[in-house]
Amino acid sequence: MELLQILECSPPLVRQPLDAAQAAGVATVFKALGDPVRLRILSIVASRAGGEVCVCDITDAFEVSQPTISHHLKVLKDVGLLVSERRASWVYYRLVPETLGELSALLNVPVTA
Amino acid sequence: MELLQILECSPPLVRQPLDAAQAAGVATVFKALGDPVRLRILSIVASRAGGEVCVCDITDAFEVSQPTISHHLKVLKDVGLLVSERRASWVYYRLVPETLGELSALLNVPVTA
DNA sequence: CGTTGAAATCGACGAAAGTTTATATCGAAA
DNA sequence: TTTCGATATAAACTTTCGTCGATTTCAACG
Repeated sequence: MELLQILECSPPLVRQPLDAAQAAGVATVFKALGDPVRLRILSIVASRAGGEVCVCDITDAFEVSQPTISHHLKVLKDVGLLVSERRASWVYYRLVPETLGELSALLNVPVTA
Repeated sequence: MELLQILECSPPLVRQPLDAAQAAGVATVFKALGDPVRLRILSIVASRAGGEVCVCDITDAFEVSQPTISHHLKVLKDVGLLVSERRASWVYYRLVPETLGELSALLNVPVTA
């Protein structure tokens, strides 16, 4: 199942109710955002100027173990929020802005008319 | 801790990394969105024309038990996404658009410059 | 009053999630 | 090929979460 496609097909919450299938897909993505460590990782990657962050830099920014960081990165990658690329011994992660944008659109509330 | 205030003080993810306290607060709200039943409940309330939905109508829309729906409503209420009001024997829930809007802003990605 | 219906709370149980330690993989370098 | 540093995977443990049945609260009504 392609989560980004599910997001693209899901109308804003204020427009019409989600069906069960849409809700299941969208919930998977929000669940990935429902952890403080993952949120911080995502914000580090998303706000990085160059667009790329080395795993080693992320690991250094937290007090949890390296496997824990690796696990959280996998979760964020599995839901389509991040992608990774290996170069030499290092792995770099960068944001998938489309996924984040779809999420934002899903939650968007029109200005009070 | 007032979650809406935390949301108001948290910059968009693409702007700057969240600190630990902000991440903890924001994660609580996203965690509430990370369940299919809660997402559907929220979308039902958010998209309702009159702005209000009776608990009885929500319960009828799902196949889970009444206590389960009540539990999910409490979660959504605790994070500031919904508010409730009792009238006679019935309880009505409605959306807090500010909270949803802050979440949307948090995830917003500027158009690719 | 006592009853009835709607909604919330409680207690318990199984499943899922976050973390750690230990181990494996992978690429570079000696 | 052996070693070393970086990252991922595996196994195990603990806590959290979603769900249910049973009970309670609350308001309206006989």
